[in-house]
Order: sequence, then C-alpha cells, then structure tokens
Amino acid sequence: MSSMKETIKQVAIDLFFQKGYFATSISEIARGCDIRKASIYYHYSGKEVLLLDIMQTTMQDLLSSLQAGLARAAGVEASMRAAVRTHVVFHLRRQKETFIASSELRGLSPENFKLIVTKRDDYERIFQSLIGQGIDGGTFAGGDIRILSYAILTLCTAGASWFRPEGRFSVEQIAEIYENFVINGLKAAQWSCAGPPARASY
Amino acid sequence: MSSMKETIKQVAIDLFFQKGYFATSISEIARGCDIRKASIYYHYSGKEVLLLDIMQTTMQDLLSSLQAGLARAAGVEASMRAAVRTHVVFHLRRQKETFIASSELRGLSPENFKLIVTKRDDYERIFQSLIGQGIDGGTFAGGDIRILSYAILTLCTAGASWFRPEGRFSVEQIAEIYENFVINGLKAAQWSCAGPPARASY
DNA sequence: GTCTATACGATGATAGAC
DNA sequence: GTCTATCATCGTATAGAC
Repeated sequence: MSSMKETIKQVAIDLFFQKGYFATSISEIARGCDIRKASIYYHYSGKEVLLLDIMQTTMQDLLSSLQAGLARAAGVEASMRAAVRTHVVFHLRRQKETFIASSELRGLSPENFKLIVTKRDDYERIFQSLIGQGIDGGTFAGGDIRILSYAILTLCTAGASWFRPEGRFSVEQIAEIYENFVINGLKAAQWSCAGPPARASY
Repeated sequence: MSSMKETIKQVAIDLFFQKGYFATSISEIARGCDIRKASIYYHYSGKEVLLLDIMQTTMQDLLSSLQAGLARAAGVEASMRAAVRTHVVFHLRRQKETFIASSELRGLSPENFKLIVTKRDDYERIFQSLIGQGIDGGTFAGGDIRILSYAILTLCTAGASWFRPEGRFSVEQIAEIYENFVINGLKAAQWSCAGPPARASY
C-alpha cells in the first residue's frame, strides 16, 4: 500500500512545499525516508522527474475533481458556483501539491513545462467557457473573459498560500465565501471597459 | 547615477524573477553585469543580503505608494478604491520586484524574514482598517476582515503573475477592473457566514 | 573596485557490492 | 531494493595582487 516510491513522493511534497524545489536536496528527501540518497534513484531517475510526477498527479486530480463537480450542476450559474467551490476545496485540501504545481514550474525543462502548462490551459478553458456562456445568456455582466478567468482562478488559488488547516475557518466555509464573492463579481457591472483602450497594444 | 551596485541589484531582480532566487547563482549575476563574481562581494556581503535589499526597497516603496494614494482620497469607499488601485498599479509596474518579494521569502534567514513580514503586516493592516471602517459605517457588507483582506490583496498581487506589459490591456485598465471587482465584492452580501461555523476551531 | 586564484562544502548522479 | 563509495561539477565565499 505505502511503497517506498509513494513515501519518497510524499516526503518530497512536504519539503518542496516548505523549502522550495531548488532549495531541497536529494539527501534531505532520502533522510526523510530513512534511506540513503542513492536509493532514491532506483525509484526516480532524477530530481526533476520527481517534481514532474507530483505535478502531473496534481493536475490530473484537479481536472477530475472539476469534472465531477460540474457533473452535479445544471445551468450556468450553478455550474460556475460548483466550479469555484471545487477549485477552492481542492486547493485547500491539497494545499502543498497545488502550491508546488503553481509555483515551481520553473524547475521543469521546456518539454516538461509544456506538458503541465497544457493541462493547466485545458483547465482554465473550462472556466473561460462558463464565463462566456454566462455573459452570452445575460447571467453575468460583460467583461474580458481571459482577464476574468485569471482573476477568479488566481484569487482562489492564492487561498492555498495563506490557508492554515488549524485556522478559524473550515475549508467549506472559505469555499462558500469565495463562491459568493466570485458570483457577485461576475454579476456586477463595470467589468467591461468603457470606451476604447487608453494604451492597449492588441 | 547608475553605479555598479545598482546594476547588480537590477540584474539580480531580472534573474530572481526569471529563474528564482535559489536557481540563480552569483556567477550568473556577475555575468549579467560584465564583471567577475568575486567583485559582487565588494558591493554585497552575500547573496541573501542582495535579496534582502531588493525586498526592503520594494516594501518601502509599496508602503509609500499606498500612503500617497490614500492622501488624495476622502471617505471610506474612495479610500478603498484608491488603495486597491494603487496596490494593483504598483504590482504591475514593478512586477518583477513584487513577485520576488512575495515568492522568495523562504530565501531569508529567520531574522530577515521577520523584518520583511513585519512590513507586509503593517501594509495589510491598513487594508484591514479600511474594511473595518467600511463595515462599521455600513458602506460594506459584513464578513471576516482578515479573510477579506487576504482575498483582496492576493487577488491583486496575483495579477503580477500573469500580467504581460505588452498584452491587450494597460496597467490602468486592469487596475480599474480590479478596483470595481473588489468594491462590488465588499458591498455585496453573503460575506458573513450564516449561523455558527460548521467545524471552526477558534 | 575589479581582478585571478583558490578553498571548501554540497550537490546531482553513477558504479558496483550485497 | 538498498547499501557504500565515489565522481565531476558547481555553489558561496575569501585572499591577495593590481
């Protein structure tokens, strides 16, 4: 059940979260697993592969979680609420992994970077599609879909950077707060820019 | 005007932003300044001091910027609008430094860490005070002040992680969008949690 | 102020015994 | 699968000449 490979992965998640990917050495990971550093290489061919493994699992689970959340919702507003709620809950429940996945992308080689960013883009597109549907149907006020999706996602993702499990609020409470905040923001006006851009560079 | 010490600082900002603090070596910084790495130590006693210098300047300028913005505003709502606007503009204009200041705190020793975090807390308290005044005066709906301030600040700070100066929108346009989003969120209801917490741990 | 040269530890990774 | 032993490299930082 709990093989050494899984132990290594979990210890790496803890250390990457706490100290950062570059500041964590293979020796430290090995120490956390009570084995010698050479043994790590039996399970993972290198440090970056370990990081990639963590990120891929996280992104896959994140996407699955969103799909499951959306499956239970009907209509644009309910879907958006479900999407935000699932996103926040996932990011708070799996705080360490999501933090790593969004802050250690620079640790990846160009090829591996592309692998993860592609998944992230797929995920973002689901939100952008929902926003677009909501605007078209009049449920949400207008605005730039791309900017809106970034704002919403980074807002909720950032929750994982300050959330403390032992704090005053539960995961569900914070999810509810964020869900309402986002829906209010989407419904309110003023999101579209009045007049032509002052100094845009399309 | 542009002494070598300032050049080193600017090159370090570029590299810390691009590759991260731990992934950047003194040699690389020296190469970017067209000097040898030993010469860096004439200006800075070590790598961490360089990081600290960058962060202190950034935090000091950030606070000054907020104070200047608030000086021109009267009333709670206008003040909150000014605060958000200044915060966003500063973070987008000085994208690299603010990104470093908020993502490389782990590169600091405990003492230096405390130095920067104290400044950050002072800054956050200004927002929390505004939120509190707004709620007390009835301008804003209720809600947990701490959570609200984190949400607002991380939302706007995160703008610096996706903003591209050559993109479709200007700094001012994005600031306006965020300003309205935050004010709408603060005015809208639902921020207070109905009933007693489900599983809070005060 | 900048250079060359170097000390010295830590790092990622490999070879080969068990 | 895990170990010991080792390698080559690179990191920060210092000493001392110019």
